[in-house]
Amino acid sequence: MEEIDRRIVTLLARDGRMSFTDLARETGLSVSAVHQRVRRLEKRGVVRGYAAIIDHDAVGLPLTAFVSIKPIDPAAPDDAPERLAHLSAIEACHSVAGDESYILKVRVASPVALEDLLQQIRASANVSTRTTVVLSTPYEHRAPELAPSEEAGEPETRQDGIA
Amino acid sequence: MEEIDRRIVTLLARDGRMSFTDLARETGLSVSAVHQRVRRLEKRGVVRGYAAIIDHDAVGLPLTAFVSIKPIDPAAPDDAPERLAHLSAIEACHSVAGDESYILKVRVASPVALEDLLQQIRASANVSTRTTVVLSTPYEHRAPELAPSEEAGEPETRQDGIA
DNA sequence: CATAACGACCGAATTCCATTCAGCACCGCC
DNA sequence: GGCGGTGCTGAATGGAATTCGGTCGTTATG
Repeated sequence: MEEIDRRIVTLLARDGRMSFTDLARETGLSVSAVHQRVRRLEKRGVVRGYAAIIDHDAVGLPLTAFVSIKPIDPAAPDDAPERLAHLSAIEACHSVAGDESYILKVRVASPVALEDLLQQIRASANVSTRTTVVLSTPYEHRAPELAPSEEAGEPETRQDGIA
Repeated sequence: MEEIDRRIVTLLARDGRMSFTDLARETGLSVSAVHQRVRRLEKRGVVRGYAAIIDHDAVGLPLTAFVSIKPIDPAAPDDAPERLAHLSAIEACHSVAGDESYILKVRVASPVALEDLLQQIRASANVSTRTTVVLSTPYEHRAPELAPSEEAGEPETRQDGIA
């Protein structure tokens, strides 16, 4: 992926509704060329979709928390993500290195709802939980800055010293 | 906020590029009515924006981590979010309850880049860090299910009995 | 009760944008 | 040089976004 595609991705990450006309202006390409590139980025899965960013306070889910989970029976098969997928209060599930096995990001309406959710998590996945409540969120969903790289996942620095 | 608005928000959270025509069909309203509602939701800040969801592996940022930070000098003014805002590798910053004061979500290109970022974080905010590396992400960015409620942050159950 | 004011809706008109298509230029390859 | 592939442009078309005028129902007010 090269420069222009990276630029397109950055712009769309910042404004997912930017028109092809504007993207064309920003990239210096024609409308049909950017259109083609965006479609390709979508097809390749570089752009996985588009979403509205919503204010969770405003929609009745003012309480955010991170829930770290650890299997109670370490020998049992680890299928926690699937077991928890039906809980729509769980916004994200990350498998992590460290003492615990997953970190979940959850959004609920109230402390009581959180308590209830934790019970469901424990029951559904047979895990113990450790919860960190979010007090406020200074920022979130910031778009990354895509620095020069070539294909997928390149080192951004490369020390070579001599040529 | 009532039923139809909640429905609109849910739909847009799932597909930020859904057309007004489709939203109209889904909600049973006319195109101009949904248009009006969406504009109002945007103006009120319920919908804070739109973003493309990108595959970080594909854009050269395959390494995600959670960095918990704790001030080295507890007496110093706590302005870590502003001090860290310039680091574009930081996607989100949450103030949290518990032992540590903030949890950052970061995306970098490589372990070396993570090491470098951690140093910048410590230097910029005068904090100690504890890092949890993400191994994989079963899911992320799931749209919440907006259950009945009226204004912002209502109890999710209400018993009334008679009409 | 009349009526004014407001809010939400609809349908039509207009403008703008997404999408497609036919060409053209630039490779790399045989 | 001919050929196929890739990426671009500009024009054409269809569909969507946005605006506007008008209707209806509700509420406040005299």
